[in-house]
Amino acid sequence: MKLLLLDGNSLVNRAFYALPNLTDSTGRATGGVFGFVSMLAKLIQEEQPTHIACAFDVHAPTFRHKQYDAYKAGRHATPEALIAQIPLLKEVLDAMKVCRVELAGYEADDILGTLSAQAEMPVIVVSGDKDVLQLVSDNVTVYHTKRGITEVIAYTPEKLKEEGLVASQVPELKGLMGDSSDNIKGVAGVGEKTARALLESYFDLDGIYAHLDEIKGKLKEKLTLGKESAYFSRDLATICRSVPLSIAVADCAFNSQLPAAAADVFRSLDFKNLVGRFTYDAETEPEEEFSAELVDVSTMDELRALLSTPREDLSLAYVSGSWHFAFDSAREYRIVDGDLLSSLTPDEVLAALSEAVLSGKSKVWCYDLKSTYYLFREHCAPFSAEDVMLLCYVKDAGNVAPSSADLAKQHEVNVELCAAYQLKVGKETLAYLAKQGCDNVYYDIELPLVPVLYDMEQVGFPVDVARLRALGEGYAEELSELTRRIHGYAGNPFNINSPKQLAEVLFDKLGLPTDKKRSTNAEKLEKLSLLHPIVADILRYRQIAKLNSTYVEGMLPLLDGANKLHTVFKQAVTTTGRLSSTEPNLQNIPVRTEEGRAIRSAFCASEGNRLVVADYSQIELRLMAHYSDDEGLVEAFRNGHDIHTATAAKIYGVSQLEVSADMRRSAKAVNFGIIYGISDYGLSQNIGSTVAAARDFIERYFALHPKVKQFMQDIVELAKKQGYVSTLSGRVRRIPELSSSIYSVRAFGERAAMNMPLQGTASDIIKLAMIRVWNRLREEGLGAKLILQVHDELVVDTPPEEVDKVERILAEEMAGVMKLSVPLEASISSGFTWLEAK
DNA sequence: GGCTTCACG
DNA sequence: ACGTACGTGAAGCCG
Repeated sequence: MKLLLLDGNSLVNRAFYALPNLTDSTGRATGGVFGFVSMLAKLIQEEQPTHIACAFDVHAPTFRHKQYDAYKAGRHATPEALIAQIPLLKEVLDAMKVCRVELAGYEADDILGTLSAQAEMPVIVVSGDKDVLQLVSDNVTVYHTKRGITEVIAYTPEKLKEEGLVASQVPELKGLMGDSSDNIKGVAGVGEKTARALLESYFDLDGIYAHLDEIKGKLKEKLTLGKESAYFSRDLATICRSVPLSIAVADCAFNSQLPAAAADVFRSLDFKNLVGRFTYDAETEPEEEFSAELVDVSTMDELRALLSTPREDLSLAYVSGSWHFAFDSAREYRIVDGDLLSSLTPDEVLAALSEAVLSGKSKVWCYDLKSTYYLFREHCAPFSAEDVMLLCYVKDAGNVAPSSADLAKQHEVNVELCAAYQLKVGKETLAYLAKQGCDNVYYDIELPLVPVLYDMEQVGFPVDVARLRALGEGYAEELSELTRRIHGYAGNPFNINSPKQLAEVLFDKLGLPTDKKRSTNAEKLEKLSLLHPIVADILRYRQIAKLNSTYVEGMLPLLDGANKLHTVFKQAVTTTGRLSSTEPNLQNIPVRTEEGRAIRSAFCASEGNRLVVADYSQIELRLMAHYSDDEGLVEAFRNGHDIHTATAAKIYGVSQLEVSADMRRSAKAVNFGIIYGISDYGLSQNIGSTVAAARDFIERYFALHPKVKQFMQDIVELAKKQGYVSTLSGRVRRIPELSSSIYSVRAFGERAAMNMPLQGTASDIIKLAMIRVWNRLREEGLGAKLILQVHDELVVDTPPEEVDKVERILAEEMAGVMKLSVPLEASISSGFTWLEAK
């Protein structure tokens, strides 16, 4: 027999601060509950209690002394994300059939004190609060949670003795030293050291005040003055051990076989790992594991027979050299590659599979359809299929596995069953999206984009290799000269590419000023450039080294036989809906500096062609105008004004003609800030002003654009209410950070909430435009090929005679994608190289 | 593999 | 008093 007593409020509080960012898939904060239940799982396993009770505070100030209000006021406000977890925890405890005890007017401590006094069996009290140490006795051990929550220190009378106390002295100690976190005053001027010394000599308050004449000087004065407070504080810290409870220890009996419903509650909170740490009533399954029959296919006849039978669904996956397929989630077929017993050759398998896929008899399911096109490359052209990766991405952009094998691993499903599993997940997710009303993002945007991206990747971006090599040779020469000079200044050779070695040279050897972080980034180096000639050379070295390593040396090995680069567009990576580009990244080719732009002269149209480049002008600010309906912003766009100049004119109260370059630059920074979810600090960093000046600037902007301010407040409020934000086409991004108790994390969530509708809608728009442009180019039988997207820009490799037509198509389709309250405009240009066409 | 730096929208 | 602009990928260093 053993009784486990838990202080619900104290423990959930500890757990919450140990895991402040944990949420379930709906964005609900769950760290407090998770920490609590993991700790409980450990205790149940290690201590095997026969009885458990968990006590909660129910404050009722009228029951207490009138100073209670003051006492309560001194506590820190409890974060909402924590408060919301208390009812959640109670739900979990009920599901586990753990006895909950609460009584108005009494704290959890008092309830634990009463039950531990009544118990006629060994008792363990668990709390994060040191007050309960007064309950320690031969029968009662107190577990005090250490950092985190699952680790505890066990206090027995002996352990307490080591700390120089007996249990009854715990409230006496508090009476003397007070407790600022509980707003208990104690005796003014008496701290822990003095208090312990006094208790050592006189045992308790009565003893101290009976021998006050033995105490001299200042301390005697303090004790005399603080006598009333000392006794009051002691009483406040003394746990009541005779609460009139309606239940007895016997009512707290605990069955370690949990009801099966508890597992469902754990799953509903995404506590997957906790499910397996308990045992459940025999009649129900502990965990609904995914399982399916696995069948190896080893002859072509077998394979053909399977594939020729009419089926509704055909789920396909390729895992480490083997093809897997399934017609339903109960059975998985595997074609083992390189199996000596198998007579199958990869080409025959691909031919059979591609025939089945192209027949159109079954709905085909893939995970990453574009990659599947590559697997079939020579065997079949892009085909229609569902893409489970994209379904997952539309459901939750933050949580997408890179492959069906990873999808299976993530859910602790045998990788050999991934085709059957991806079919199950695909069907469920599609149903979920339909129910949520965002299946259009999948059907109208992401899925039709797949063949477009595949085609763009395959066509590739032509490169003038001679030009690129020539640039590289120039860089190499300049780098060796810069290296020679920099080493000369330093007095010895060192690795300039090593920030650590560079910091040693700059700050130790040459004694240049720096701060604790010793950062050597360009922004910091700029500030040092007047102090030593080495700095300018380092800045130049960095710039040229970057151009050379990333854009010359990095690109050359990726060129194909026709001197083209084939990027890979990642469609399920970003949280906002943007694409990303890898191997190589063609979305960050230099443009901002003169030197960098030179790289663009090596990115050219194919032989005889022109590059036609179209980019959306100020698409995100236009979306802000649309979302907020702010008159000033809407008017500026409708009248075709330069938005940064218009903003500057307003903020500075001058006409647009009087706006200087500096004024425009500041206004531009503010406009960017608006898109990013502005902060005074961020703006000050960007324009190099004080935080106060930036704040002033923002205030002036908001005074002129009150509806923009309103929109930003509204979107954050809505996001907090829903746990997510969405774009105009319904794409969703969950932002669990919004319910974080940590200011900086929450503030980040708020900025992300302000940015996502703008950046996300802009990416929806250009994706729709890509689909339309790509289709138009085909329908009109043009030789022009879409080859690149850079977030708000499209690049088309175009035969010279088609340039006019392609320009018209781009302008029409890009502007016509969506009807907003302001026009969507794309500016178009063309040239032989990407540099000329900008 | 994490960190720093720097290229883009 | 907090510690920040939003979204990415690649190269290089270092433990």
